[in-house]
Order: sequence, then C-alpha cells, then structure tokens
Amino acid sequence: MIIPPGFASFSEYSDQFLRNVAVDNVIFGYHEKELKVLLQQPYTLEKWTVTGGYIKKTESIEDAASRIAFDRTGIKGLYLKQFGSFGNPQRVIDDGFTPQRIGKITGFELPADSWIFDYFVSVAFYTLTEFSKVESTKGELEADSRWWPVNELPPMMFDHAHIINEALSALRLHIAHFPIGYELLPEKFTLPEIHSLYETILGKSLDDRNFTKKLLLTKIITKLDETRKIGRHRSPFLYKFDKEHYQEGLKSGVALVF
Amino acid sequence: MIIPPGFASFSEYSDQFLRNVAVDNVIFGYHEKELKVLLQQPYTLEKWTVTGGYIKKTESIEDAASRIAFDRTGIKGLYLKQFGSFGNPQRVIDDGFTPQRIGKITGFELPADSWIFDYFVSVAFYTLTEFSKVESTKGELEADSRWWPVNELPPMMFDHAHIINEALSALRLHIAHFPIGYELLPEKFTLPEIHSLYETILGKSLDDRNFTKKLLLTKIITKLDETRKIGRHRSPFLYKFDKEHYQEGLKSGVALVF
DNA sequence: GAAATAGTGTCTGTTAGACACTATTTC
DNA sequence: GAAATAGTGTCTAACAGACACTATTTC
Repeated sequence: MIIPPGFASFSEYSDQFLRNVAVDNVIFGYHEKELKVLLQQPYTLEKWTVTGGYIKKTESIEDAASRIAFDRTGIKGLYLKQFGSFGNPQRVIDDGFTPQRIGKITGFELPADSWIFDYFVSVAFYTLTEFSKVESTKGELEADSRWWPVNELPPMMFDHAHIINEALSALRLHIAHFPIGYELLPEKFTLPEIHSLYETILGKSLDDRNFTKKLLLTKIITKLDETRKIGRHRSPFLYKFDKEHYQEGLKSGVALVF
Repeated sequence: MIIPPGFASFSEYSDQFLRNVAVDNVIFGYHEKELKVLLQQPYTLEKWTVTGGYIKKTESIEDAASRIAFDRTGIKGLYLKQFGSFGNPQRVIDDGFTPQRIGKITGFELPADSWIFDYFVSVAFYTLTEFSKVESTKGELEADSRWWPVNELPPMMFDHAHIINEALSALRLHIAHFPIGYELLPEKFTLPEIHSLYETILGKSLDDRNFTKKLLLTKIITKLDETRKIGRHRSPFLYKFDKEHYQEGLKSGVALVF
C-alpha cells in the first residue's frame, strides 16, 4: 500500500507485484510476561492493521513475508510460520478505505477500479520475538506503528482482528508440535525464563515442578554449569536446548502438551 | 484453465477471476482399505494435476474450493480443510505448459505474457470421501480424470506431488484434532468400518481392542441396537457418533492419537 | 463343524497432575 | 534472619500398549 520514493506512478510501482494476493504477518512480541502484537496505522486512518504487504513477482510468499517482517522489525531471519489464508469478497470492505481518501493521502490519482481496492487473498504468517530486540519502524505513509497487548486491541481494519485470533490459536496449537521455544529464546536461558514464556503464550499458569520435570525427562533441554546473576537472590542455572533430542522428539510425535 | 462455452474470448472469461491466486483441492477417496487421489490430465499434456481452479471475484476461497470440488465429484457440501498456501516464482514452470501449446489446444490466442502464465499463489484444501459416491467428471478440456493410489502417483505437473504429500501429512495430523471421521463416515457405521478407515489414513495397523476401547471410553461413539447383515458370518453392531462428546472432547484438547 | 468375521478383558509400565518444602544469595 | 527467588521429590489415578481367546452367523 506504500508507494516508496523512486517510483513515478502508482502503476509503475504496482506492476512489480502479484495482484489479488498479499501477505500478512502477525508479529507477536514477548516481554516481561506480556504478549503483544505489532500493529500499524496506515494513512492516518483511525483503524489499525497487521503488518502486511504485496508479493513481488520475483519472490516466494515466504520471502515476501520475511522482507516485510524485516522492514518493520529490523530483524533478519525471523521464524515465520504460515497458519492460513483468508479471502472473501467482504473482507476488504471498510469505510475508511476508499479510492478518494487514499488518493488524497498518497497524492496518487487512483482509479476507483484499481486492483488495490479489489478483493484480495491474504496469506497469513505469524512470528514471535523478544520485543526489546525490535526497532519498530513505520512505513513511509503510516501514521504510527506500535505494540498492543493481544487482549486490548484497538479498532482493526478489515478482518485483521479475526486474523490475530487465528494466529494466536495456531501459535498455541503449534507450541506443542514445533520448535517455537527454540526459535525464540536466546541460546542460554534459565528455567524461570522458559517457564514464563510458556505461561505467557498459553495464557495459563503451569506447575513449575511438572513443567521442569517434563522438559528434563524428554531431554529437550540440558542443564549447563553456569548461573546467571540477576538480583539479590539465588542465581538460576542456565540451560540450553538439546537440538537433536528436541527435533527428533517433535518429529516422532512427542508433543509438549501442558 | 478451462474456457467453458458461452464466453467469446479468453479475456471475457478471465476477467471474472482473481489474478495470481487459485485454489487446489486434494480430493482423497477412501474405498476398501485404499487411499486414492482424484487427478486430472489437462489439455492432453502428459502430466497430471490436482483438482484446481480460479477464484471468482464474487466468491470466497472456501466457496471456490466447494464449487470446484462439486464440478469434479458431483458431491455438494464436501468437508474441505485448508492446509496451506504455496507460492514461489518457480512453481508453475513446466515444460509442457507454454502459451503456444495451450493456445493450440484451447483455440484461444493467448499473449505470452497472459497472467495465466504468471506465477500464482495456490491456496490448498484437502477433502476425503467414500469414493464410490463420486461421479468423477472431467472438465471440458481435460483429457482424463481418474483415481490414483497415493503411493503410486503418475508424473505430476508443477509442484503438485509436493502438495499431495503436504495434504497427506495435514490429514494425518488433523485426524487427531478435527472431526474427520464424523464428516466422512455415514451416520451409522460398524466398528470394523471406522477401524479400517483410521488404519487406511494413518497407513498402519491399529490394535482393534485398544482402538475400540478408546473410542468408547471417550464416548465419541455410541453403540446402537441394530446390526448390519453383511455376508455369512456374525453381524456387526452399528454405532453412531455422539456429536456433543466428540466436539467437546476435540475442543478441549482430547486428541485421538493412535 | 468349518469358515468367516465380530467382539471383548487383563495386566503392566508409564505418565499426568496434584501437592509443599528446602536451597541459595544478598542485604 | 528477612527477603526474594530457585529448585526439587512423592504419591496417586489414569492411560497406553501388549496380548489371545470367545461369540455369532451361515453354510
């Protein structure tokens, strides 16, 4: 939706993209036991959107998702997981999103039948990161870009509130089957850290004794001989993932159900 | 890809569809302990394709998938499950699929840069049905349409062999979490029927005692007071799904893992 | 009674889940 | 020794998985 400098016209810009199909990334951020989503407010419209963009004719949908995620977070190689595609004629109908309004804001004269106002299919991905790593940057024509708690979303454009809900369901389902913890945590981490990550994502408290027992029993994590000094109390030991046991276990159907 | 009678030109036909995005349905058929896929051979090309088609500007992706599945199977209301979307610039490159060749076969002059030769994103669904119910019908311009065992596929166009594999993985994962048996079996069925359905889909044998025990213990199925007379031996009792227990159980995370 | 298929009970080892105290560090 | 957080052991009930015989119907 953003027309960067260097392009003379809307069509010169738009010809490089696939039509009627786009990518949306639900970027979850995790910090101090809170789960947030990075949202943008485009064109000074009142409503907010999930991070998204069009797909270049020369790139795969996964590459498009990575590029778009990098543009907003400054992080390369984020773990992106596709969780579904959304498409119906009603999904882009939104009172703030009209050719007149967008034309006025962008300065381009857009024909009312321009394909950017057509119904398009959105291929949706989610990703998860420690949010202090993110340098949130807004696009050229976006009024704002910021983190919102998943439980207190602002008014969302199109069907984006629904997409966020689906992303969260997918994340909670996948955490038992895919190496989400592995992708998210630093190489060395403490038991309290991984424990509260799982509690935050699942939105419920997990018995610490049973949680630890399961991780150690399945050999998914290994205790190191180091501790981390944080605060005036007992220092927690550091752990790391045992990649082989982890991937092997997850492949053969061992599910981390809590 | 099919241009039905009643349309004067390719563009008149093609203008009703979304561009650069399409739907593919992996239609699994189950019969006598065999799992098969319904494939088409379009345009007398040598290779075979999964059932697919374009999305009308007036319909949702789910509606498109249903319409396309109905066109090939004659069955309305098939349970279709989206399992992923596929899109990269390489995916439609195939030596048999050229503007010249397609133009010759269809009788329409297609410009070499026609969008049907562009890279497009495929939203993929699978479905499963008792295959004796299906009246397999081929499209106007398809040479053939037939069932193939999932383990002995013919040469496939584009990335369709990959899509079928992904569909099978998704089916095997989903069978533990979604009401696939419920959608597939007739209202009343026997234990041997549901047993061999699960064995066929999972591709392994399941202990009949443990299998029955689990279904009855979770109250997912209920024994009826009727039997089905089939052959010169003991008649099996009929069972039906207990929809409430089934959906409630599956929602709350009870997985039918075998 | 032979052929064909349906149907079920028991044992064992493992795991999930409930539950509460001790250990370490710093001030 | 108080404050703050880390770390761990035990019991029980439920479940998964291995295993083999009896029941019914028809000819």
